[in-house]
This record gives sequence, structure tokens and C-alpha cells, in this order.
Amino acid sequence: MIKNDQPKDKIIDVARKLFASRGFEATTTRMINKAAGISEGALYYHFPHGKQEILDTIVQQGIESRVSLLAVSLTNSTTVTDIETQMMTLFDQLWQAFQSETSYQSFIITIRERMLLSDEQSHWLIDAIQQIQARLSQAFQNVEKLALNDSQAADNLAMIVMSIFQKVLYDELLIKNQRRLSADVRERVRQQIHFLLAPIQTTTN
Amino acid sequence: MIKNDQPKDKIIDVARKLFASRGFEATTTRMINKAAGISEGALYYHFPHGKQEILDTIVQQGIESRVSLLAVSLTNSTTVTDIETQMMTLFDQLWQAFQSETSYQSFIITIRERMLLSDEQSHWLIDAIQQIQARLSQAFQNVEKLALNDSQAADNLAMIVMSIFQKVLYDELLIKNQRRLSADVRERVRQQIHFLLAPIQTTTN
DNA sequence: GTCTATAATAGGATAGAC
DNA sequence: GTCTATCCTATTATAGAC
Repeated sequence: MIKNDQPKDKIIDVARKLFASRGFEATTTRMINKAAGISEGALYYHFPHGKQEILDTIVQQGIESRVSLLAVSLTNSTTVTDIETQMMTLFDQLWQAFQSETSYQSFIITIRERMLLSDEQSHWLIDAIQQIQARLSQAFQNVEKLALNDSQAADNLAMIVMSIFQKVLYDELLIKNQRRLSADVRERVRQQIHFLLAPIQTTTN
Repeated sequence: MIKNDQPKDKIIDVARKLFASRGFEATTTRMINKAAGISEGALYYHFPHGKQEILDTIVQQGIESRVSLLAVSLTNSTTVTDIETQMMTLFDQLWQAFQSETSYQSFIITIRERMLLSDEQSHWLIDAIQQIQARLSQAFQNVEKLALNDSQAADNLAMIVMSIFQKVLYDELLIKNQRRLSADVRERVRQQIHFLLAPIQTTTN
């Protein structure tokens, strides 16, 4: 994360912080100006359309950054030694995409100000989750160790895994306002994954 | 739902609608006055502390109403004929708690304006879900048909079931702004529940 | 208990100098 | 490209008549 000292980036940076902590409507242009160390007029030079344009820029940047972070790699191999471990790696990668202050803030803003955004902008998380889910389902089908009857079963398994992950994301980030992943929460996820996968693994481990 | 015509209730009613659709900060007292058909001064007679007091009242009422709606009944019997059916009934009950316009609106407000609320107020959903989860775990242990090794397993199963439900609630209500439960979404939940329970049911059906 | 009128302030946005 | 000064409107909240 290169801190660009250009005023435009500075404005985005302080505005993101303010929008995340106080909300878009409660943040005034004067607050942004003061925090960015610029004057009343300068803001409208960089963002002629004012506050809304700053919001759009923040949301758009955030989505782009997370989309690339969420392009997770799943080893499609049939010789996976530990599927559970791989699932936890996937979970950690997912969590990682919301770890940096910037990611976290723009995530909060994107969810909370959804009525000010386009459907496209507010649906990004569901879309991203669905894409990972599809690739997860594919990966499950290629794992011979799993006793899955058909592609429908793989779909269901992938959906359940993503539900477990997503519940944690929503609860911790959105409701509890908790950016750090506690060992406790992670352990509970691990146990659920273990419980879920154990009965459908073939006995020849 | 008795529509009370008292001005105080009318104010709460229109404010809830406005807060849900436009957000708290973007809603002015003038909008509320106009929509409620009262004058500038009347609002401050009923709510001396202004907008924030209205918000608190709405959130508090919403939590109380949902807490009672979420006091779901689980038949603790060991002779359950169809556990899957019972899970779907639970899901429908859960969904029902957010179905009425009033419930839906105050839910949206409670999540979105969480920075203006106390931790207690914003944690209610997680707490409610956890309570249902605990009773669900207990119920699972009492069902002989399920091949659950220990209480830990029942906990995990209950957590996974609630994750499946909660993901749907968040996605549909919060992100998609979709209050009606589509048959498609419900069917996907049913399949996941089936997939989850099938392998751990004893063969002697 | 509800009204009208208005005070006091803060909001977004712009003009024009430098 | 950045500043100061300011316009215009909207905001919350109150005073005082009825």
C-alpha cells in the first residue's frame, strides 16, 4: 500500500475513514477539508460533483481491490492431503481481504450506504462469494476422497462451506465492528468444517 | 398489528419508513412532520430530544417485537418423524420475524445505523441467533435418529444450520433489499439441510 | 396538545484573487 | 491548483399564540 501524497488521494483517504466511522450523510465536506488539510474550494477542484463523487470513487476502488484479493487459488488436485486444511486456508484468504484498514472501511461503507449506490456496486460481495462457491464446488468434484454422489451434492457442500465463512464475516465485521479475527472464532470455523467433511470422507484415508 | 392513531405512534411509523429508505441522517425532521401531518413544534412536544429519541424508540420497539417473534418452539421429542421438515419450519419462523414491513424496516435501521446505537442494541441479532442455536443443539442431542457422537457434534451441527439460515437473511434483507422469500432461495436452503442431515441419520429410518 | 413564526446554525457549492 | 470569502438554502430547535 503506497501512500500517495497527492491531494486527491489524501481526500479519498480521510473521507473513507470519516465515512466508515460516522457515515456518509453525517460527514460534512468541511470535516473532509479540515482532515485533509485543504481549503473549501480545493475539494471541488478535484471532485467537481462533491461528496457523492468521493463516495463512488471509494466504493469503486474498494471493490476492485477486493475482487483481486478474492481471486483465491484452489489447488484442483485429486491428491489433496488435507481438505480441511485447504478449507481453512481459503477462509484465511477470505478474511485477509478485509483485514487492512482500507479494505475494512470501504467494505463497511459499501454495505451501509447501499441505498446511495447502484445495485451492481452493492451486490459485489454476493457475486464474489458465488464465484468462489462455484470454483469450490468444481474442486470438490475433483477430490476422489469425498464420497459425493453428484454435482448437486458438491454444490450443496460448497454452499454450506461458504455460508459458514460468510456468517463469520458479517457478524464480526458488520455487527461487532471487530476487524481482528480472534483465535476462538477461527477455531469454531475449523470445527464446523471438520464436522461437515468428516462423515463424507471415504474411510481409506 | 393495531394501527394506533395517536400522533406519537404516527410519528414513529412514518419515521421508521423514512429512516429505512433514506437513512437516519438523510431524513429531516421536516420530512417526518410533513409525512405525519403535524407541525414543526408538535414533534418536539412528543420527542423532546428530537430525531435521536425517535430512532432509539424505533430500534427498541423493533428488538422487543422480534425477540418475541424469535422465541421459536422446538419440539424436543425423540420421535420426530422428519427432522428436515422441522428445520424448514424453524427457518420459516425465522424468516417470518422479518416479514412484516415494520419488522423489516426496523431490522434494516438497526443494522445500518449501528454506530448511533449502543452495543447492546446492535448485538441483538447475534444474541438471538445464539439462543436459538443453543436450543437447537439441545434438541439435536435428544433426537436418537441422529448419529451424533457428543454434545460438541450437536453444537457444530446447530452452528452450521444457523449459518445457512443467517447467510440467507443477511443476503436477501440487507444486501439485495429483498423482503419476500423466493421459492428458489427456500429450495436451496432445503437442499443444504438435506445434504447436511442425510449422512448422519441412522439407516433405520 | 398543536399551531405559526423564527432564531441560530451548519450545510453544499461557487466566485474570483493569487 | 489552491486559497479566502461568501451565497443560498436547509437544518434543528424553540418561543409564544391559541
